[in-house]
Amino acid sequence: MPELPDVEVFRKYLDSTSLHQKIQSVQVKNKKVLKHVSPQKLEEELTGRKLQFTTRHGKLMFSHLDDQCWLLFHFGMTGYLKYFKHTEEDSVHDRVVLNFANGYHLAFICQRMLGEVDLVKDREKYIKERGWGPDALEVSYKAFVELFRGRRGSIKSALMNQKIIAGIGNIYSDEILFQSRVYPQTEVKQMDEQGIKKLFQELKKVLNKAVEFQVNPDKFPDSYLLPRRGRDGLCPRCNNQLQRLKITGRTAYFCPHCQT
DNA sequence: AGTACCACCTGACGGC
DNA sequence: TGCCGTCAGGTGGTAC
Repeated sequence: MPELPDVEVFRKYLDSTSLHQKIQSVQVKNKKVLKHVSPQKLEEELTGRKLQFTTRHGKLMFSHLDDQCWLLFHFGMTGYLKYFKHTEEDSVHDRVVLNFANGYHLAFICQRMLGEVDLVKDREKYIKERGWGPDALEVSYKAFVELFRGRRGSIKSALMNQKIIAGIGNIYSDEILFQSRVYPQTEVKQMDEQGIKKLFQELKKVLNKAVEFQVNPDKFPDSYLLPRRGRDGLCPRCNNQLQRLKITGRTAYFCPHCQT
């Protein structure tokens, strides 16, 4: 379930469980999640080392080993982390497992294997080479305005485009657009200054709240679209039936009455 | 610059 | 019960 808020929760989870512990061994259970590093190389680089701290950029997570090396996690559609003691707590979908000297394990679990584990030398350079825009929770209002200036296409596509702004996916773009009362297929160039400002404010609010609630939909306010997203969902504001629309290959849910 | 379409993958669900 | 199409919170390549 990984968009920015999910990854931020994973980051805190890793930091609260797995830092400063000696990695005794590494098991690569399925090497399909290693796109640019061999299992041997990964094991070699990690064994005997410790994770020092963790940062996030959009949906990418970097755990610091030393000045020359970061462990990268990208969670795809179905990835998450699990820290556990007993092997029977592990998931059948574990793909990479770090075994710590204290007897605990940290597993990268990823059912569909669209996620990725990698080693990165230079974090900033990596983000730049991948072409990712600024992190959605870091970007200033001024920079945000510039990101969208002169763009064509729909506002939802732009929000989901990691090369423009990093961290927002299908679910949270729907929520941000709902809170901003913007119809998802609105052309970027049709948005006026007020509209962009509202979008910026709601974007920050929605992402921060989601992190605060640990992405648990049960804790989200009643005014949120997210828990009602899906078949037969009703708008939390006007109680009309939500509608769906395909935008850049993804299903957008929205309220035709509230979002214009 | 955008978008449509396919590919990478697994699994759940509904219809027949 | 089984088979089949469709869908799922991501991203990259390629062709228009």
